Amino acid sequence: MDAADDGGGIGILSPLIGYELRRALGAFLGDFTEEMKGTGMRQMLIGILAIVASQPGIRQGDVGRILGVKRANMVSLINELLAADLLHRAVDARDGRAFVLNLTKRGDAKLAECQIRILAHEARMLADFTEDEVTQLHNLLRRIPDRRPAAD
Amino acid sequence: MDAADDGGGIGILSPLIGYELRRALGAFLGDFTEEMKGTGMRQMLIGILAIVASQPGIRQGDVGRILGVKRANMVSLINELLAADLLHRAVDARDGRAFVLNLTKRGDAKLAECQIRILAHEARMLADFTEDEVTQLHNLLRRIPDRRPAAD
DNA sequence: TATTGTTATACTCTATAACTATA
DNA sequence: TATAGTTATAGAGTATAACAATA
Repeated sequence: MDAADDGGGIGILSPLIGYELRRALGAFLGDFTEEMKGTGMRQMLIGILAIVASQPGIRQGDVGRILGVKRANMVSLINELLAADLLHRAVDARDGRAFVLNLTKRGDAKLAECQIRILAHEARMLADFTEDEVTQLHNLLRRIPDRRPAAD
Repeated sequence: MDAADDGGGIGILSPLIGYELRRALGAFLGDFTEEMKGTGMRQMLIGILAIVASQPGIRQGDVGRILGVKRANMVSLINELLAADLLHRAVDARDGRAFVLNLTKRGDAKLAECQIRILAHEARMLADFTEDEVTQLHNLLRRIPDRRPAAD
């Protein structure tokens, strides 16, 4: 069955990459949420921790820019992570307006725990894919350009 | 650059299909929303129209099942489309509990108008892809299983 | 002036529970 | 009792505008 077929009675949606993206992300997100139960974490919070872990001392606004989250919406997310003692925040020594972020010990441990679960989740979702196919999918998705107005 | 590299300083997110799906859908959705300005339509409403067009007389609950929208959340969406005179609703002759849906003339025209815009949007997002690559991506995405609990 | 973070607010999508009417 | 649609409500993501502090 090729892309032009309508196996599920979805009409003009059938050939659309945008439709399949939405469906696939819905499927991923459902399984992801299930896997994360009990950790108190969700996709966005883990995303922030992962980026701070990869770039210690990164500024709050830059994290938002990478994730496509607007400044205004970063505030409560960061506050959540601070309240849970997963993140540490300090005024940037070179710019009194900005905050620099680092993981706490608990943040580091939490991220490690989440990573294990996420890998199990991804393996489950992609169980029917060969290693090559996963790489192919990853490389194709990466080439989709982000033409959003800089998220702010 | 292969899937294990971290070109953007995103750490453990780098190899994750789930992360790339989220990013790609965000990019698609931003461009889609821009393209649809002035039509008064959004992704979910168009999805409903497309399915009803493909399966005239389909029941409201079945549309929700296909799109992964819960019964409770279908109500206001259907009401919006009824109020805009894009959809027609009638009690199922064979089951007094259910509603069967059909497009109105205006709904048919609106869907056609949206389809033209959507195709322009998809072409723009996938401008750097060959035809084969688009088909590849589509087929890979289709194989991602939906393990959500039936959306209801 | 421009930028960083903040507050306030609103819209959309998603989720659950309880209700009704039909089957 | 089971199902279709509804109502009410809440959580999460996303969007804009206006503000204070700093550059």
